[in-house]
Amino acid sequence: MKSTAGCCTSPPPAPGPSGALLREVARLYSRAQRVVADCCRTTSTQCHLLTELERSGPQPMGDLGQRLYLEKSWVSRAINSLLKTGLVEKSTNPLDARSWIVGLTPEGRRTVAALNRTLDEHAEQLLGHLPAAQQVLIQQSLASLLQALRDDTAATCCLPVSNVSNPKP
Amino acid sequence: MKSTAGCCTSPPPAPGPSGALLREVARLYSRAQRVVADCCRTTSTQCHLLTELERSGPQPMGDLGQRLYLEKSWVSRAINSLLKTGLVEKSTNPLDARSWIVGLTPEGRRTVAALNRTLDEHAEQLLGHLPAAQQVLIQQSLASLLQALRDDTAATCCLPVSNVSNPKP
DNA sequence: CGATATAGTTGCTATACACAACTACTTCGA
DNA sequence: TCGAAGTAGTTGTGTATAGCAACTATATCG
Repeated sequence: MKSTAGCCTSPPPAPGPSGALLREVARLYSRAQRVVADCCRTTSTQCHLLTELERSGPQPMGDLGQRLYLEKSWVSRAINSLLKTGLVEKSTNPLDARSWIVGLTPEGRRTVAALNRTLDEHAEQLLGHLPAAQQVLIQQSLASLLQALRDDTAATCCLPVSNVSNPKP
Repeated sequence: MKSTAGCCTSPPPAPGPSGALLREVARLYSRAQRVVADCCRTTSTQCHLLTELERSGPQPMGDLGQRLYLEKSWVSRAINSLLKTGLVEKSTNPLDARSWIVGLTPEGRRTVAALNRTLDEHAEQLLGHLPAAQQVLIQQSLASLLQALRDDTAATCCLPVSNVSNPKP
């Protein structure tokens, strides 16, 4: 009954079916991610927004939300806080006065670069000690998982209502 | 510039290095999980607590926190809300009057069973259409990832302070 | 021109955590 | 055995992550 040395609690035996497995991986990684993002002075959603901006360039906020499956209000707020820290900038959209075009500032680009480095270092630290072959397998598995999740997200209506595309009849 | 049909935004090209990949997988899966847990009337942390309780049996709250790498205050609150919904019960610990032993109620056990079913169904839906061989690979990859994450969590001090074991000098 | 759709903002709500301070026990050492 | 120090859980507070609803201002369509 001694929990003193923090060890009475060996982690639970690895969960069985993929459902539980995936869940645990996602939870632990999300936590780790917070720490990683932290050292670049951002939070993890901000980090997503930034990397997405770098990947697909300046764009209206709505597009950003759709790409990341985030609700517009959340995007609006998150972008505003990035604005305050000077990592992104809003410019008016000449094609639509209602919308903003959001883009990275130079500072933002530097941050993304640092972020990517940190992220990859972390992945390296996480997986580096595994045999290379296994790393490749993991990478491939993650890629197909990601694809599956995107399809699923699109299909299973677990996205914010405002992101659901209204197929024109 | 038409975002009308919700499709101007094809998802971004799959991210490159594992860092970004993992991040995206974790994010999307966490979201999906909320929806899944939702249909069993629990939230996803509650769901973790419940399944952990089933896996390792009745135990003091502190142990639970250590197994799941959660801070005690959060465990306390989460358990209390499960208490209110009648899925767990607290009994006094005869060995230590300060602590509670938390265990599942019969209702709780039923819920865990339903939860596991739902979770596995979701995994099935997510991955079912992939070739069996690939599913096995994914499962294996996730398992080693999980192991790596646990080691990392333990090593990199990204756990709540109260969970850090104090090695006796 | 007016009805309706859309982009973004703001307000509210809930979850998921963490840390700090506090209470009530436990344990350990003089 | 008494007091100091440690520990389990609780409560208070704060932050990030999100979603929905309602609102504003513009856009578009008939």
